[in-house]
Amino acid sequence: METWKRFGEKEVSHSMAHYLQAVAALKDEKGFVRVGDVADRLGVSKSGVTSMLRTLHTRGYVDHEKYGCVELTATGRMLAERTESNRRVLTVFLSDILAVPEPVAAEDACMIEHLVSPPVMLELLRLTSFMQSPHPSAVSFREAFKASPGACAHHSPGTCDVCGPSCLRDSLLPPARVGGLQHIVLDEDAEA
Amino acid sequence: METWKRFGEKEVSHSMAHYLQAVAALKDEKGFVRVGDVADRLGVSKSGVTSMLRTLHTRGYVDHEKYGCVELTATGRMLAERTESNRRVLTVFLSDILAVPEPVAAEDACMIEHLVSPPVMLELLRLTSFMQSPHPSAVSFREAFKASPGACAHHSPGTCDVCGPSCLRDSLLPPARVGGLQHIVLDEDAEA
DNA sequence: GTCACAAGTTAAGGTAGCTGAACAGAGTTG
DNA sequence: CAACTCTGTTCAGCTACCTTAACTTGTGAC
Repeated sequence: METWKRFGEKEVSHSMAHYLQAVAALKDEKGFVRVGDVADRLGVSKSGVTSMLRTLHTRGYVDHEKYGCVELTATGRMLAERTESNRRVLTVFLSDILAVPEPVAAEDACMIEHLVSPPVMLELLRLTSFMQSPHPSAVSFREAFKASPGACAHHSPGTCDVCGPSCLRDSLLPPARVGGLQHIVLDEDAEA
Repeated sequence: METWKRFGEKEVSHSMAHYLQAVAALKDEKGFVRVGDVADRLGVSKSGVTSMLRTLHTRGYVDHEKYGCVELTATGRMLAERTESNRRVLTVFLSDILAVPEPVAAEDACMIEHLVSPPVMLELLRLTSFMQSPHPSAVSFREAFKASPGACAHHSPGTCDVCGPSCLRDSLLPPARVGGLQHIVLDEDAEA
């Protein structure tokens, strides 16, 4: 099957991941979890929670007896912890390494936390952790990177190993800013 | 509204992003785009394509006259290009910087390409590009990072700036390997 | 021209995830 | 124990995206 179609077949969907995280957090905070707590925390209706808990129970991620409290199974807890760890690593990477504003980092981390695979997260943690370490190479890299205007700021073919012939930077920018960067399309090989 | 709920309100959904990319690629490859081409490329039914094209037309991303060819609007083309650039940057970062196996890099890039915001992508490109550059700091960082066992390999509190008191590494590992790391759950406060 | 077939569309139906309205269990109060 | 209130469940209905089946359109052979 095509890769893109496996999106819908992830172990947990975006919604599921957040329900599991909410249950785990509420359990930590107050020792027990009611349907209404989850509904309040996630900003959804109680009926939605009941329905999602049925789904999560079917998958073996939660236990929930009628009118009673909600418990995570071992699998559910593991998934909640993994998602939470992913979110933390991603947020630190985005804020501290890429230095994007915190709200953007938080938002992006929330969007992709459940979609990034364990090997990638592990290496991302390793990179983040090493880049923040006092190792001399890390220290001088941080400074040099901070000062760098970006290796692909010049838009001349071959300047940047990542972009190749056409600079990727152009199409990464949001629509509103494209107008402000027209110097890039003034190259000889620009179409039209 | 809670951040996690905005997942469903992204400018383009995962499906839409891939339809737009397919149309753009087919247009490049053969000059015109038929419903059946898109269906074949994405591995969905032609009726599914017709239906999605209606949605995309409503949003102003494609033009499509009945029984005719499909064209991207300027907005649609911009979105397709942006998604494609995101995918390329992510793939390079994951394969070349994090050095995860190519299939994993491709899969993860496909999952998140449409979810990462422009400022993050721009900085990720800058980082990737700089890390691959011949700048002395980049060269020595690459070597040191490659040799590094990972700053959080030791699990002692305070060793790693990213993890804090409890090492994130444990919960990042896939379930199958959790059994091999039971030292973490053998603490006094482990329940049951 | 008409026949046949490929290509595309419509229609009906399924799953996921949400909502609000109505109903049901459980606990408190008198 | 009856009534009132909370809390939670069920139900009907919504959108998004997909499917298959059946119908429609356009096109080339003869």
